[in-house]
Amino acid sequence: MARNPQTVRSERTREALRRAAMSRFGAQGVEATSAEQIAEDAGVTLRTFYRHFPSKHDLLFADYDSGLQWFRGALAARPPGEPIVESVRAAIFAFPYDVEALSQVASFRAAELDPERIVTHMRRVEADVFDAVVEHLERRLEDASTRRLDIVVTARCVAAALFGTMEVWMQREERSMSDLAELSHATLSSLEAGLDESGMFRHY
Amino acid sequence: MARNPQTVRSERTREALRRAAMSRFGAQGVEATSAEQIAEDAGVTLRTFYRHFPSKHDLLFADYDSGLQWFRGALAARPPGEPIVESVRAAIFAFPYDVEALSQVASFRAAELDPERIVTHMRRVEADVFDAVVEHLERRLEDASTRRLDIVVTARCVAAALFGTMEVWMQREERSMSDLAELSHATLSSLEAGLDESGMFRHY
DNA sequence: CCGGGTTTTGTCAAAGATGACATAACCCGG
DNA sequence: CCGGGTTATGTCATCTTTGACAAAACCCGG
Repeated sequence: MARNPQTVRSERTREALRRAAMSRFGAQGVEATSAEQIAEDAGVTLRTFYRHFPSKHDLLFADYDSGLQWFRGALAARPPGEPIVESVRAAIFAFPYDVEALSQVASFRAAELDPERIVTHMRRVEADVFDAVVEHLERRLEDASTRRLDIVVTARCVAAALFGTMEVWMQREERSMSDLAELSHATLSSLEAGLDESGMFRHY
Repeated sequence: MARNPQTVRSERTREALRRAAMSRFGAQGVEATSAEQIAEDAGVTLRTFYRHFPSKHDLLFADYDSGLQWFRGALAARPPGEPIVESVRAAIFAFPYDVEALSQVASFRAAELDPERIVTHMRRVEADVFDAVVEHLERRLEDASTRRLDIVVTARCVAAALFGTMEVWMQREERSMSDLAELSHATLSSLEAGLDESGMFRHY
């Protein structure tokens, strides 16, 4: 009845697929690479490819997901009783952005992916972020069950502030990390003031 | 150089496809109906089907899109100078919810669609909503270009409040429209108070 | 080392979705 | 009513995804 050993073998083929994909993507481009080629390079069947990745394009978003894990961890590490906006701010600012910036998949995304695919995924990430915040608040608050609405709306507003800021920053000509940090800081401060005064969301 | 006459013919096949699809969906279920069957019933090729609908499942979300159009119109009809939250509240509360509730596609969605598909689409709708609010604010405000960040974050928070409320409401056992209205009203009021005091978003 | 239960892959078949190019249907001024 | 430009479809070929079921690889107690 052994559960979820995630037998090394699986992780190996997974990695093989990743490597094969990146190699092909770099050599001939994403769209010009077929899922079958990737599978063959990795020495497995096409069907196995789809067992490891829901779609060919998902190979280009794995880093977002790991970033999300990171965020959850950073949030959980914040001291109890800290205002939620402050926790989020701290978690976000400690994030190792450089990793993302240097990521090879990032360039593939920007270069070839249909923009719609990217924004769709961004929306999913944003949803995951506010889900993480919701979980965090539910874990921290005593009366969480009776304040579900407050919690959900607050979490969504936090994510809205972060991703809205990012959206605006992305549309700029010049995009420096320090600018993004500054904008985020300002937006979060405004949000904090708003939450304090809204009545509904006080006392976090 | 006639542009986009949307020649009646196109609208006819589109309608034929819609009818054929609904008929099949009702008779044998959504997943058990192939795109080819729909196309044949409508007397067109499979390829033509995909020219009218990006995917088979998109047939089940057309009503959301029309609701969005309605929202845009309702927003645009609000008097100039009205605070944004008030405009949104009025637009939302004037919405003819019954139409949606009685929609045939709504039952198909609930009955057969993979939940993930639904939430993904919900996210898109939410994004469209705050895009609508952004456009509205940009049209109404004099200094819109210099306040892009305020506008985007505000719009996202508005959408966050509405959809967050809906999320919580959906998870309830008993779901009455009057409850939803009451919750939405309360949430929007809190948001309004928050926006007023946030400093960044004052004076809308 | 064996045998059974679990996990991972392979096989087969079919549906979903798209790009490229050819045709047919339509629309309009002349 | 004609001819050319535009729009909507049809054809063909290929790729992407997924369900169902079989075979192989692995893991563990005995």
